[in-house]
Amino acid sequence: MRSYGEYCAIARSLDVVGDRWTLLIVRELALRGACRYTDIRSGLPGIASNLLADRLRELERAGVVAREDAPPPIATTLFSLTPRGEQLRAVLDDLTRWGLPLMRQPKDGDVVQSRWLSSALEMMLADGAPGAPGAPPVTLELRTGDQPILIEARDGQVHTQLGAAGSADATLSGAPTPIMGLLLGFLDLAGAEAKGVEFEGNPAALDRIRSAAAQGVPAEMTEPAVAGRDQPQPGR
Amino acid sequence: MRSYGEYCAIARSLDVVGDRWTLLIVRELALRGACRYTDIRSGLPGIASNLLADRLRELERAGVVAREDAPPPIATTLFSLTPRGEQLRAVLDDLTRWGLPLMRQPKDGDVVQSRWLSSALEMMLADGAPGAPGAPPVTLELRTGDQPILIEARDGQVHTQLGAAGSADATLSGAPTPIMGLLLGFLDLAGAEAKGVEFEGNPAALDRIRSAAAQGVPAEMTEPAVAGRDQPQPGR
DNA sequence: CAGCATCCGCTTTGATACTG
DNA sequence: CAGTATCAAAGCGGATGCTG
Repeated sequence: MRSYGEYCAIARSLDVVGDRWTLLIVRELALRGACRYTDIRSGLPGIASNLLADRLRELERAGVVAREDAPPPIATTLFSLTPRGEQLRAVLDDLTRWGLPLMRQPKDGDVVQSRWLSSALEMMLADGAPGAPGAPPVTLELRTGDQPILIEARDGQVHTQLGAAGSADATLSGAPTPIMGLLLGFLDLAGAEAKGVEFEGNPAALDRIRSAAAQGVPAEMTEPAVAGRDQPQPGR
Repeated sequence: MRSYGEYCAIARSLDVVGDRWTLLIVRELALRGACRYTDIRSGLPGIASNLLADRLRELERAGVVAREDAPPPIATTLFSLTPRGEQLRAVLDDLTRWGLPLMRQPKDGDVVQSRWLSSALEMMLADGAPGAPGAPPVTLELRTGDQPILIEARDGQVHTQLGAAGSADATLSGAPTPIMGLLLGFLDLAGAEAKGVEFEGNPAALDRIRSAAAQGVPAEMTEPAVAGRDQPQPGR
């Protein structure tokens, strides 16, 4: 990217990470940890291969990304975030929070990867208190996206991870938008079911998780701010 | 900008504010409050006029920027951030923090506007405790950039604003880089003076401000992380 | 003057194919 | 697997002109 040519902290940050795709590359490394070129690429549908190579070089030069050859048995290169790159998590977290309301409406053709959803949910739920401190742990499994997501409330904390539970207390299956709408507080269970979501298991488990989520999303985000916000829009 | 086509909070945020210039337009509105097209433009040296018009329209459509005709005596349009736009301050603040270490080296040809420096200093200094709670107020004036900056430590808080003091306890004049280096902790007074900074007034006043700054900038930022970091680099 | 719109040359991106 | 090579299309920067 061409420099903005300003002696300003924001402009200089954007000189480094303001290019198209750059912050999403950092997102992939932040979500996956050290990984291969091909792994990063699979998390960025649509990126041109040469562009990914360019960006990785630029990020390496800027001290954001480190490249190392994996130890002998493996013949591949591993990319990871440097400490300086890790500090960008704060920016990614703010963008996640700001972008949550934008997840209300489905956009036709959008790719869904469960790790993106899991990460956003982790951020929303981390601060919420899911019921009384001594309450028994509950698990909620989401079947949407490319792999299942497991949400667990335990010891006054809620955490989210990829992968199926042996047996969850409750399960939600269906399209990503109504499931996220249900967890983000934009929809109630009846509304989600009307949009094709199937719920099985203990309703109390869902309520525990939803009550934690209610604290993570500001009230203003649950109300429409722009006319026509919930109308589906064509992708691309 | 072309959509990333991902159902991900970060990607959807970047679909709105990830275009070139967009976050800097938000920065200008955040720093200035409601202002005219021409004012925004003067804070974005190098932007093409049609591009600014395009971006403002897109931001308006996205609910980030509001446009209104000023009341009768004035014949102009005022642009401002909506509440949704104000929520981007968190992102701008994190980018400021992340970009502070990038302000160590001067870049030839960079434009300097004092409001950018003032905003970055405000952020760094806001959390620092400048001396004992009951200590008398001190003021430090910076003469650099396009207008003077006044830093005031009072009642255990430090605040920064544009404009000259009637009489400051101390004054720093010179190039922006060594002055910022001095306040950010990359340089001591002797080092700054070696780079042409002139200091007048009470050294204790400078120390009060610097001690507050020391708490705002992580220690790792004051050490070089990349070889050759302090070498000046050509602009553009 | 404020707030754009148009035109044009250049750079960046996207899509696809190919290589060590 | 980790890139390069190629080329058309889109986006950008700079200049200029237009309208109230």
